[in-house]
Amino acid sequence: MGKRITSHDVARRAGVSRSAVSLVLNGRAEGAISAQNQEAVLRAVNELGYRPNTVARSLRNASTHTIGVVTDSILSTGFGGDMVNEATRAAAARGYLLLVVDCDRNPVREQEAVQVLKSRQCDGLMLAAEHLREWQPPPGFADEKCLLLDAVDPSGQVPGVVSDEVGGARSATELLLRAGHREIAYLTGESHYLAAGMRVQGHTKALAAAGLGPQLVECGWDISDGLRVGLRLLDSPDRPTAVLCANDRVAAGVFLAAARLGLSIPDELSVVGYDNDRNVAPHLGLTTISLPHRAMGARAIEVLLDVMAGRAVESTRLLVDSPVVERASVAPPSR
Amino acid sequence: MGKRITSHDVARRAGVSRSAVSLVLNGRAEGAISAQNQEAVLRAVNELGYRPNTVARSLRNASTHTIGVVTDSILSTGFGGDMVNEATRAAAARGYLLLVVDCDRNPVREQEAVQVLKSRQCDGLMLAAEHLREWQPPPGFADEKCLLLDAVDPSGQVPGVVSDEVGGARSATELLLRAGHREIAYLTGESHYLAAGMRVQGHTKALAAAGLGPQLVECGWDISDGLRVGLRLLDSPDRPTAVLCANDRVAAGVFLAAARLGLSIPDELSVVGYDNDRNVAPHLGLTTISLPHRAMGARAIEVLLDVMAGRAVESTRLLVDSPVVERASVAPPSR
DNA sequence: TTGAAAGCGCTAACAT
DNA sequence: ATGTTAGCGCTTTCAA
Repeated sequence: MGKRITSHDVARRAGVSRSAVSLVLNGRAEGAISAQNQEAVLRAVNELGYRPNTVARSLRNASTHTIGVVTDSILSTGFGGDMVNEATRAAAARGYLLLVVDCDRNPVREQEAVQVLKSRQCDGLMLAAEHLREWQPPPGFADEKCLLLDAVDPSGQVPGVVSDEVGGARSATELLLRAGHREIAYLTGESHYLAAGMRVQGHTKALAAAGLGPQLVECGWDISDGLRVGLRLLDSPDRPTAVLCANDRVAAGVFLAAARLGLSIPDELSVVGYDNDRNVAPHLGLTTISLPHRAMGARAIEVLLDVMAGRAVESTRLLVDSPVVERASVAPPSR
Repeated sequence: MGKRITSHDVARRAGVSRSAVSLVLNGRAEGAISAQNQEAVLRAVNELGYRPNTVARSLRNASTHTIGVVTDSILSTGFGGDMVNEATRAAAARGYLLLVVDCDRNPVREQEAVQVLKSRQCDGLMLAAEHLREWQPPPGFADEKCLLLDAVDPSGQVPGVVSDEVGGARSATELLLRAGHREIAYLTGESHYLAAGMRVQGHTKALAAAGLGPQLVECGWDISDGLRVGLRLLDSPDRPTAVLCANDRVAAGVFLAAARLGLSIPDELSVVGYDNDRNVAPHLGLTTISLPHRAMGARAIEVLLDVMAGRAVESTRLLVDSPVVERASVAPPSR
């Protein structure tokens, strides 16, 4: 631990008491400390480079102004980092610091992390998932002021901030329908993923509204999956005119498949991704559905601070919109 | 802050004094507390679910067992997450918690973050970069026990743990030479990136040892760059037989270009990437140079704890090896 | 072998 | 309007 400048030093230098220093620094000085002394305190603070010892303040106030965040694999995969990042900002803007512990999907480490964060006296606790999933909170978690982020509690006890997957897939589909497409294939992620199922729902619903049925192809989540399935699906004269992809990486695979088959995008094939993956979508000119990670992170802090303040949450699933990001991979069908 | 079980509660329940509880819990009981009472304390701890209040302990011990980590954009880009993740583990194994603040490359936020972490009384401070760069530590940083991770201090004051970029590019080149290639193009990242320059060095050195000169093409770091440059470079009969890429995303772009041009990899073209990007390399069967993020993270904690213990660091640049990861994108040249 | 007491740096109730 | 004091929960002398 660094320096040794305490409020006592400041008080001495300013010629006032330690309580005076405390009052000034906590904005409770008005009507209690003379303007002259306030001035003196502030000057001493600057001259000495004094910063209050947060640890002592935490002990005294029974509040650390920290929020403990346990993540499953956000750090290791890099997916969802924006969410945590924006949460960090939103928290900082309110004087809170996030204590983030990534547990790499290891339940034992998750349990330990919750214990560690509790013993560090976090004012609130959060479980943040890389992508939408069910997440049974570890023991002791639900005893605290807490919230899930991009996850739902199967027991319904802890509320969660989640993205609107159904709505996102619906928007994507409507976009293709508006462009004139009638033969749309959907390369879905594995069906045991929560998000995959919800997206299929939204997709199917939008098609039904246009009097169409879905063409679903279970695929996967990676470039290689998009390539493999794309090659099979597109190498035929009655291929679909548009493909909706499980995510942007799959879309990249479809781009690769189209290149091999000599199909040009978007003239002969429209492609829509999902996630708005910064490493993929902009570089491919890919139209995609944005996962609203930043908004979710900000929302989560807002809600959790409400919970910490004792206010009730209106619902157990707090939906955040997933807007379409239009780029150049969609055009009217050529036939 | 949660429940209110203190060491006092434990002491009462065990029928001993608070100091006895402290001694037992800190392993200093032997020869001081009777076996019977130790037993009683442990039992009471379990029954009550007591966990020591870390804040109080920190205040008393003048040590928080935390390490403050300021990152430039690891969280937002997801690149280098493994580094932080492994650092978290290594720290946890020694009873330390990482306080990670991502500042999104914003210098003002970086300054603030350092101040916040200092006032939180972190025992050590770290600056961790998304990828190798020069990083002038913010004011106040170098006053603490500190270290850079994947970054170098231009003033040479603060030591840094960095990957061996020169060695990595040399290994990659040697691999292609061993496979029989003589016409190797290197799609470099922008030259103002520190890593790009060092990789060119390693590449050139390895070629020189084989009596060859480099074919350097300044390119960029993204899929679109690889595609663009790849189309130009490979659409000619005297194209290179092998391409070494600035990173794996560029390599993905080259794959795309090769697909368009009808070139099969690795039969007609060998490709080597850099980074071992988990979202790209394995799915493309791409041979690549691994950025040793995990090893770097672990090493950083090790070194920083040494610094915190007052031990001197042997060098200002602590190199970590960058090993080759062989997959299926390299074969002997076809001509 | 154990308990009483001081004190880490801060804030807030209470005197002055 | 300002200073004194108690105490947050813990560890660590120091007496008993």
